[in-house]
Amino acid sequence: MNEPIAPRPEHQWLIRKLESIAALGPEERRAIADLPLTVRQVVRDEIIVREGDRPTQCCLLVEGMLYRFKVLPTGARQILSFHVQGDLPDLQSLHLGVMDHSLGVVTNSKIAFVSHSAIQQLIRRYPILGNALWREALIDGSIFREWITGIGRRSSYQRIAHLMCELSLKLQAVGAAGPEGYPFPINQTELGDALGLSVVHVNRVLQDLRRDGLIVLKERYLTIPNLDVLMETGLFDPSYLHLDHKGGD
Amino acid sequence: MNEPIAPRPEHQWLIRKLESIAALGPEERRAIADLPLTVRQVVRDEIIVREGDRPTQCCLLVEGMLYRFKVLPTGARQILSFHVQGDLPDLQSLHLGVMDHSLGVVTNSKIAFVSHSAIQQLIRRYPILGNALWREALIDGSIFREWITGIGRRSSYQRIAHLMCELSLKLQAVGAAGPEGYPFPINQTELGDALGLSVVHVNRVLQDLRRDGLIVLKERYLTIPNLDVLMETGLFDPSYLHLDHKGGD
DNA sequence: CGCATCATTGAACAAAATCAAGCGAGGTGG
DNA sequence: CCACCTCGCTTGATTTTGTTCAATGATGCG
Repeated sequence: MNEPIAPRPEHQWLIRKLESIAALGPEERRAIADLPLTVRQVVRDEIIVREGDRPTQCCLLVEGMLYRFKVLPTGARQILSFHVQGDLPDLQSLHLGVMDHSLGVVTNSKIAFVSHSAIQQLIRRYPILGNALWREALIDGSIFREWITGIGRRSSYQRIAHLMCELSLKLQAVGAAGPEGYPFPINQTELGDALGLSVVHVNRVLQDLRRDGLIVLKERYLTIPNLDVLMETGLFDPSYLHLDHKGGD
Repeated sequence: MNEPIAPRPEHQWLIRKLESIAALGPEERRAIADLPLTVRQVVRDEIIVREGDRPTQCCLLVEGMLYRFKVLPTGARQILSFHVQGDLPDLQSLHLGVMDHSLGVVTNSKIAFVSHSAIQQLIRRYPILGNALWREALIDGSIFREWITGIGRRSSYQRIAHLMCELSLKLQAVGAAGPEGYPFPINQTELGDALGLSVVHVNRVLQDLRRDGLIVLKERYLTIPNLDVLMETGLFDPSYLHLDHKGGD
């Protein structure tokens, strides 16, 4: 706890993430940097945690993209969320022993595991971090609410625009992208399963978005000529991401 | 903390609720019973907390039914959840200062307010209760995931059946109803706004469910002739409610 | 009674799913 | 090196699901 050693990139993303939603002091940053992590590489379509599992550790995404999903008895898949650098996609396993959904890989990724006990200890010693993690879990819930609203009441055109805005803001929050665009590894089948649409329909709506000049999607990279316009199109209001902790949110 | 005085009904519901998701000792029950509550009556269509508000207290539902919702710029309303006795529908306000949605009243209800500071104190003194509340918030999130799945991938017929099963199980979990049915104050417009359907369509699907003998819905009371069959119909799997804490969930 | 809310119905229409097929880039094995 | 295969993307035709519009009942209440 003396001279500040630069944290490894794995820890750095977690620090950035928590700083995007709560105010941390040097002590807290230090504590995160000391967190024991086990880094692992995962590949596209791999399933990291399955519905029914009882994890003893949480997963921190360091690089790439993950998604959470459920599969209905009919075989239909519903994607529940996409995750980027700094996210803790199965933080809920800390208090919900049994997984009610699965965690999969969109694109080859680097992840790091933290044991539940290490997190519990962190929370006990640093209440500020405990609160930050509470907050993180609650924002997760807030995003789900927004998705319900999207699937329930937004048009397919708005839905796709909205998702693209969400990912842009999440990446910007941790400094992993600017407003002009970002790598977009999600394929059309996954987009459909996330937004409650068929692949065919996703394909057509994407063409409409391109035709209208709202997006350029080429070679797994999404360029957004004008984010404000895209946000308006998707009826996107960033409040639900609760990034504004300076205002005491 | 000596002779056990019977808690008032307001507290009793909260105790039952938390016992349905976590194991409490006599100390914890006592602590809840001592929680300072302000009881209030609210009427149908009243809005208790609005999007943008910064609550300093949480709401505990004692009797009746509440719902959470968002309104899009287009005017469309999306209902995000329904709440019954013992629920804390705005628990998230504890760590998310600004409300990202509103809280309304389905039917004349009795609610009780607990100040954030009282809850914070409770959490500090009784870590078991802190964990139980964490868990409660995470189950809230789990239910949202299930709703996403429903709106995204279930048919309208399945969706309505699923919602009816969910409410049945939630009521059964706190001992407020049996499997044979329960008061159902939700109107068809609200059902539509919750499930991403139009009123007209809800009406027709309800008729189908009745015709098929799956439900009897009359005079704001829902009778379920066979809950197992209804659950199968709605592709309902109760795991997502995480009621099974005996198994260490 | 008159009014409001909620439930219901019919008809026309729109959104999106489904079915079926083809296309193109990249990877693999012979 | 090329045939072949797979995966993801694209297109057209058709059908289904659900919406919209418009109107009519039913019920309860001051």
